[in-house]
Amino acid sequence: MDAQVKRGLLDVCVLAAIKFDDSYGYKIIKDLEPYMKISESTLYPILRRLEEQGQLTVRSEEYNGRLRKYYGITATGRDKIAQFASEWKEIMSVYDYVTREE
Amino acid sequence: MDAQVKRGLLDVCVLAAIKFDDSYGYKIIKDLEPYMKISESTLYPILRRLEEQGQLTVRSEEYNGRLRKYYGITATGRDKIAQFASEWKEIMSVYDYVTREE
DNA sequence: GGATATACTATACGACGCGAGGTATTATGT
DNA sequence: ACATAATACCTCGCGTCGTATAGTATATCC
Repeated sequence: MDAQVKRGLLDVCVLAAIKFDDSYGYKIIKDLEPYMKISESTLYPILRRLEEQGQLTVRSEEYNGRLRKYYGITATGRDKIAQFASEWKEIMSVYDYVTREE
Repeated sequence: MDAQVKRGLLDVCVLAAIKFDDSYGYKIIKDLEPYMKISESTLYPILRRLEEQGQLTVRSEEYNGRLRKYYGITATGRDKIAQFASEWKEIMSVYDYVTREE
């Protein structure tokens, strides 16, 4: 996928990955793989930013002797998803414009 | 529209604005307005970049005593549009993933 | 004659993706 | 037993790019 387009979808994809169940970095990367390849150095800064913005919450939990950070979506995060969905009409109209045949 | 999403659509919108007829900066901004508001300070650097990348060509022409730069799409530019169109399925699958109901 | 539209340019800032590199434990294969 | 891969997190630095701000200059409208 085009790098710039991808950029526009990254945040909302991460939110979508935790919208039903809390999840953690490594799992998010694997879950998103079919839709969008995202590297660790891309994801972790995004998670931190989304937390700062109040779109998700973090809790640390030990799993099998290893530390895991579980991320859960907040109401603000859900709003972002809803906002993205409501913007879709605009995005579609751009698509139609770009692919139009005179 | 979300700033990041917009970012992903900017290049291809500009190409789309000149895909049938050559155009110039000011007109491109007005033509794109219904789909996407783009400022001068955003557009002109994009035009220069797209030229460097061989996606469009420029010629200067005098119009009414004022200099105008007309931009025309190249085969490479058309390829970019085609590429965007062919990526659309992936983008749609992201949309479906983000808006899915369990 | 003053405001608005037209038309292009340069500078500087900040946001952000991501490659490269680091640490550490557990599971798997031979 | 030992190497390799998988799991799980983190940081630093680079380059790209949108955009606010400001500047230049002519034409048109009231």
